[in-house]
Amino acid sequence: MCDCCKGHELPKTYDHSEVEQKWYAFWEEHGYFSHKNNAGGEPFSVVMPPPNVTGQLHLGHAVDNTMQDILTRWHRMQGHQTLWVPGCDHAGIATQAKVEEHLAKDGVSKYDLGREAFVDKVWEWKHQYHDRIVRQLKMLGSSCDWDQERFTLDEGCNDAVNEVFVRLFNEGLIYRGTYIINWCPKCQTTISDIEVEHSDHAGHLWYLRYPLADGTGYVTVATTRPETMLGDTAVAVNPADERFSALVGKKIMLPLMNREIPIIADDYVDMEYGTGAVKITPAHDPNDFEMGLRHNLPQITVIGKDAKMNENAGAYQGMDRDECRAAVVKAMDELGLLEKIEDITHAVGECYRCGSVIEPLISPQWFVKMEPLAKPAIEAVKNGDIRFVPQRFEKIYLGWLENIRDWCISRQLWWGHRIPVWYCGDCGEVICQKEEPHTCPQCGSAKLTRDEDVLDTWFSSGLWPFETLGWPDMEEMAKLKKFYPTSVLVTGRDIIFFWVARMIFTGLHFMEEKPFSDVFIHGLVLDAQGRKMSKSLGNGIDPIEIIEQYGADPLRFMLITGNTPGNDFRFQMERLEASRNFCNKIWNASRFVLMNLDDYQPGAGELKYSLADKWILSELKAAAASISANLGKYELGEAARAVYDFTWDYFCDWYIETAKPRLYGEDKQERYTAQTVLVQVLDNILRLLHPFMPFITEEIWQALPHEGETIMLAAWPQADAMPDYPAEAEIMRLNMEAVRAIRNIRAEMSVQPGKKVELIFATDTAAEGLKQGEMYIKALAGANSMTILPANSGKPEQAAAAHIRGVDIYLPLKGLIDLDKEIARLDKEIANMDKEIKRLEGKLANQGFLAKAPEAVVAGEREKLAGYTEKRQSLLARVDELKGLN
RNA sequence: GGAGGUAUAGCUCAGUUGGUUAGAGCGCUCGCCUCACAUGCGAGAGGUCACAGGUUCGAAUCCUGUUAUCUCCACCA
Repeated sequence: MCDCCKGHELPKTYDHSEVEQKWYAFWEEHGYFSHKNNAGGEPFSVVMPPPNVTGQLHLGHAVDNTMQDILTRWHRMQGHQTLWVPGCDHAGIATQAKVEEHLAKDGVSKYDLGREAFVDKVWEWKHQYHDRIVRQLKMLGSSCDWDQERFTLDEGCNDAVNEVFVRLFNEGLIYRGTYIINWCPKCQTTISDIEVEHSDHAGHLWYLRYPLADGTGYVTVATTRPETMLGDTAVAVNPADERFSALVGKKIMLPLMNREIPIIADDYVDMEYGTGAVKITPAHDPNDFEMGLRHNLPQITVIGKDAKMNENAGAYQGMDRDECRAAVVKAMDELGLLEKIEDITHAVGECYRCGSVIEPLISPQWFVKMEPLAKPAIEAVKNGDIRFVPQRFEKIYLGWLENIRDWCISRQLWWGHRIPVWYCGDCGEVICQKEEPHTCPQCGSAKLTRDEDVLDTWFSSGLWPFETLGWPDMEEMAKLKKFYPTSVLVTGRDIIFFWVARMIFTGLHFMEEKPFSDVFIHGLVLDAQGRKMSKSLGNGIDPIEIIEQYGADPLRFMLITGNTPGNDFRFQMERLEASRNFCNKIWNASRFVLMNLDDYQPGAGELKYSLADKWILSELKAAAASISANLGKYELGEAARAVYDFTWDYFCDWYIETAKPRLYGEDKQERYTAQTVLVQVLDNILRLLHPFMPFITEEIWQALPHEGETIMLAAWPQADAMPDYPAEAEIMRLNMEAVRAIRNIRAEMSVQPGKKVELIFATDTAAEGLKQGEMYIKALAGANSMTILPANSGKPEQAAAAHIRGVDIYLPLKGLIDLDKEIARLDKEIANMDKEIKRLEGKLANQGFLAKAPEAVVAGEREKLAGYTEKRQSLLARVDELKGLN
């Protein structure tokens, strides 16, 4: 090999850890990840779903980032100007909770530190975890543009958040109001509706008797939360319910509290459920809250933010809500007002973070008015401007947005974007602006205090596609213009509501343009038993350990094969091993190629393509076309499988074997041609595989003779530009069939693997083709001679037979043939043919089929029938001959 | 209470607009350390495509229902 080619022999074993580190560093040093490469190319941009900065990468991230990396690398190789923006999310509640937990170990609370010092602590924490996440992303091979890395709480994002908040405020789309919200007593903050998780719990339905104030009887109400009766301000019945029609308008004397409350009528009440009469607690139930507004009922808060009964709870003040429940039931029972207790299961709302039971509370909070924002977000998906892959997720998305309620965005936390609102201590003016005001614009007072709350984390991550591209900084407009809207968003289906929907409506509102064209949704990674991976089950798998043991390439390959977009899939070590074995296969095939290039000089000779060359080049073209087409459809698994099959089955199992006799033969031109095709096909395999397995492909590619610094920027194989030779490929396939048939006979007749045999073919139609393939048939089927006779002329006696398209194959086995065994073998094959022939004859006798099926299909079936019939006759004739000998 | 996913070989899963003798990996059987690879090579066995109807010349594929299983959504106290 010439000096210009850096070719060298590869070590016997592939050391992934050394190779991976080496090439990642190489790529980074040379700036290959930068969006400045391929300048002028069609833009392709992706923003990384920012991992929570307090966490570490789990397999979900690994899938997500592998998919993004595959798409990014694929586009980069196509000459597109790619930008993949990495970043982390500050993850308000999660991070704050972690740091609080950490501090608690030393007996320190956030209040001991104070807001500023506490936030400093969280930043320290953030840096530590951030570095770990970046390291993990790099280990995975992520080719993101690290110079563009962002953090949802960095200055730029803060600027974007303030800009958005102020604009929405001025547009009347953000408002502050006192409504019933979801309160987490443990996290001590509000959470939004989607952060409440509902799960079924065994509970009770208590039937409580509420005496009428006039002493004429009582109304029985059923409740799952007796403790809230202390805050009841009405009993409601359905207006159509005749059982209660006489009672509407009367008063109840609320037991334990001795307050009079009205009996009201409201359509909301379900006559079928419970007793048909419902106690109404506007301050502690969202439905009751609504009803309270409709009927002007007082709101009596009896449970505080600590989930304990407050001063309005009378004798129960200070009790925990559960404790109070027991006490109330007991007291009612003692008063003879407990009618019965029913066991039920019902959904209980819990905090997604800590699992505490959510307490609905009335509290002043900030909200985003959703209806005007949701409308265009719905429209953009309905009209196909934004496309979900797989499409079924569109329904989920639309269903949510169509029933959306206003979004509570204020959080009683310290870690996050502080709400840009100040209150005037003198005149009460509410000042919302990006810069801190010094005096009240209304009264000039300097007594201004800033709102204590921070924003929901998703408020900032919802701006991710444009804030990371520089918005609203005017100096970044060129980049924004080039890469917005981004090309595709890759994410798990679990955050369609939390994140995807919000990016869409903020993008449409502020950029007046969708944030991305495609939303590529993937499923969850489950454990080998099909369970969700979770901390509590302890069944989580650390991708880093996998990478250390097997390498990033096998992990990546395993994560995207063997499943369909959007479906969950199981993590199985067997599949990981299969991927690892594939790496090994490529490694060794490459070693084989390289160790046969000692005298090879690219372009230095005349090519003389043989059958096998033309066949593999034709198959390469087909594989390249299939891989590109599948990548274009986000069928990553199918694309990867196509590379795998082509590489293993066609290239390794067949082509390399056909190359051997030519590499080791006398003919210099044949050797040179085989070398050229081996190198060429391997080079294409590496490029086709590179998006999936970036490391091993770079390692091998660097050892091959070619131009270019890195496979990352090598041209993606374009099927359109590749040659194919359908006729020769077909002849090669016939030869391959012959080889398989002979190998089958050898195995079934227990011919020693090393033993060379003589072959006799009888054919009129395929003689030329077999002659062309003689070298391969001999080498691959273990033959030392091949005789081609006219059809029906052979009939050697001591021989095993087979038949393939127009060819009788005989394998003379003097003394080795057990006639009965051979007849039985042939009979089995004949029976097989009989079955198929019968099926096809039936089909072709069907007038409907002949009349309505496309001609090509009918012709195809006829051809098949002819083939089977011919084979059957040939084998039958052979059986007759053998029987005659018997 | 709604909505959706899944059901194909012993296991885990592919099968892209209806037409292939229904495929892969692992496992299993038989034979091989054949000078790239035993993380391998060659040859096999193994499936009434959950069940019942329907549409069609033709269904694993489309429609309806049933069953099983997973998931999401939901203000029935």
